[in-house]
Amino acid sequence: MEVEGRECNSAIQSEEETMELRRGPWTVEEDMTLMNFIAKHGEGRWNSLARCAGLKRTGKSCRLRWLNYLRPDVRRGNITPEEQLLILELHCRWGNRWSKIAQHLPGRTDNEIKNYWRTRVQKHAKQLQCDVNSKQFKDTMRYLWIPRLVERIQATSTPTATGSSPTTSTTTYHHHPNNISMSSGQLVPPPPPPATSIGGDYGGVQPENSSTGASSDSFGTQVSPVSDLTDYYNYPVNNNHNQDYYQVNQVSYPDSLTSPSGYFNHGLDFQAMEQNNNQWFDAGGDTSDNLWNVEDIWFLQQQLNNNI
DNA sequence: AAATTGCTCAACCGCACGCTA
DNA sequence: CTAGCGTGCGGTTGAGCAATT
Repeated sequence: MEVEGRECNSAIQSEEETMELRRGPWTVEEDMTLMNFIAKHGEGRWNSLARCAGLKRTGKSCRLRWLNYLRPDVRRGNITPEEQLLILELHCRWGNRWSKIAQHLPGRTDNEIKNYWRTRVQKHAKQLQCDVNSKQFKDTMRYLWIPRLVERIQATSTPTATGSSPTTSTTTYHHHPNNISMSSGQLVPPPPPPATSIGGDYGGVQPENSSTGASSDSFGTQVSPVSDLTDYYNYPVNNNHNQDYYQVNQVSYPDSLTSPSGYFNHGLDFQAMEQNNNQWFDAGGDTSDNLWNVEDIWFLQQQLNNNI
């Protein structure tokens, strides 16, 4: 990537070197400045980019803002069951390699995945009274949550939706401030922010499927409640069921892995957990309209097996 | 209605690595 | 060889909001 006019003149540089750097939330003006500059000159060389754009920010901060928020292909909205499945599976393989995991979730940032993991998955590990990196928890994911996710995905997939793939599915990209029109190379500022947006800035992105009861933040980032991990506590703890499931669906996991039998003998009260997490159980029928079909899942599985 | 608690996520920080002069 | 710089990554923090008391 090339940044035109990479270096500013020395007068401007020396002036900006004395400027105090801004920190904290980005303003609309800063976002527009950064987006317009990148639209004209491209991204990269973030330190000089920050200087030349006149931003009182570090290059790091500019890069982060662009990659995690302003980039046009940043995907916002539901963490779909498919994405949750991918996150679980890839984390089983790679651990906290968030950027590597994010590479397999188009439009998702490592930061978003990391936050998802910390806020959702780790919380349930805590509820299970085990470490998130423990074999117990990992096996619970493999044998309970992942199968359940796949089952849900299959149950909600539409038979007519053939031929799509994770990268070509009818994924919806929720709008955010960078979803702007370009005319003659100039970026047009986004619509005025809703009054309820965070910090007085913009960001009040409305989820497209807000009628599903999914929880969402003011930026529109959501986790499909029906497919969140807590839901799996509702799943009958039945080893045979899970084993049968794997046989039927030919999902292969190492034979050496033990069954989940005995994993729930630590005083875990599923009913209590349901009550504690009924924000997810209450959401009944959300089956995001962008689910992959069964073939997609198999394509996904094969991709994982082939590429990893 | 007010106070408290918990949750989410954007942003920051420190470190490591690669490249170049 | 090495110092300096740019970049990327994973961990952490704290503001804002929602839910609960």
